[in-house]
Amino acid sequence: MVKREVGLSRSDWVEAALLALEAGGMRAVAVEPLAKHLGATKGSFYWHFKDRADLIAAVVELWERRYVTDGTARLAEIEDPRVRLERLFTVAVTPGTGRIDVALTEAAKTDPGVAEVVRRVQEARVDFLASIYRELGLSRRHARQQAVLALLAQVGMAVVAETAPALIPTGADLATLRSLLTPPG
Amino acid sequence: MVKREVGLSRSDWVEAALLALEAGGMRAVAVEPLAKHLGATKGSFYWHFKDRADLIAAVVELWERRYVTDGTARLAEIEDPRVRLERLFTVAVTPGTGRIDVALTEAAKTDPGVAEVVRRVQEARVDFLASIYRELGLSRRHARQQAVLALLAQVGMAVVAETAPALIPTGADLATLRSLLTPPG
DNA sequence: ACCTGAACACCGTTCAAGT
DNA sequence: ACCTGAACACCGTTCAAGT
Repeated sequence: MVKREVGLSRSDWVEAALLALEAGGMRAVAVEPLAKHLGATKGSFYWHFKDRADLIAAVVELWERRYVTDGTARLAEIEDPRVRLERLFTVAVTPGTGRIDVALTEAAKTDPGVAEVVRRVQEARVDFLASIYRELGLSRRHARQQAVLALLAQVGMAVVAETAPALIPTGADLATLRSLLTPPG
Repeated sequence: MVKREVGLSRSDWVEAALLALEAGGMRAVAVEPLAKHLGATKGSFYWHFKDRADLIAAVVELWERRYVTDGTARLAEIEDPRVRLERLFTVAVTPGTGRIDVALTEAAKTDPGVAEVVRRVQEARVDFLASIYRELGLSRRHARQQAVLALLAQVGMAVVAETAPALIPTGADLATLRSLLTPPG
């Protein structure tokens, strides 16, 4: 329970919800526990938000802005497409990277708003990957196919890292996996 | 609400729960709605099961036996490893195939019992894939790496099919994806 | 042995009443 | 404008009481 002098803003609730999402998944984004944590009542929550889905929509929006858009912008600054691709793999296999992704994918099944954001992010990732493969000399069509495969592997990696981490390749094996997803040249 | 003459067995509850899981994900495996559907009370449920986690463990076990073990056995009967691999892809891109997989992966995060089954199934799938790649002439090490990539793509496919189905390749594009995961020869 | 019905805890949601 | 407190619904869980 956090002490404070003045009232809570909508943003305070959303930040707390993002922390809860990272730590405990979607089910941790719960009104009563958050209220307790913030030292407020549930009634206060319903002044700032229409309902729990409203909070979830806000937290997903924050996640997209803070983690996806900004993260992609930082990657885009890397000149060499081969280095950019390598960095993407490094990020993808970093433990915990996909935790929010998986939580949101789970929530997307029952929340159309979340589904929309997840879909948009996944398509943006494919576009980003395809542009790298284009720079590496692949045809438009082949670049897109390679990009889809890489996205599928990336999503799979996020999921498998949570359930069977032993399967995620490391060291030399990871290098080989990377080479399977990197065109020769 | 289903009418019946005699009492319900544990198995009746588990079968109903599997249907609910397929239709509505993990959150549909709920005691009160299932009781209502079966025309019983929640108290009756707690005669057959220790708690909801007990039901979930049982439904996961049934899923593993009915869908995974038996499905793999049927695939294993196919002589030509190339055809066997192709059949795996066909199954993987069939809409709905991964719905239970994703639901269980989601549940695995909070239920160690489910996590154990999911881990076991994923490792078995890698072994199965690796044996196919071995038959196709790859080295033990390379076969395993190719198998891991194929599993990641398969898991990714199940997830993406639920959130961004437009990204899942079809027709000629699917054939190309397949070829990316199939060694030449 | 198998089930009912009532009770309680927890969380989402509403709302009249307070400042 | 912003919040409290009490109320209700829904689902998980327990348990004394019924057959």
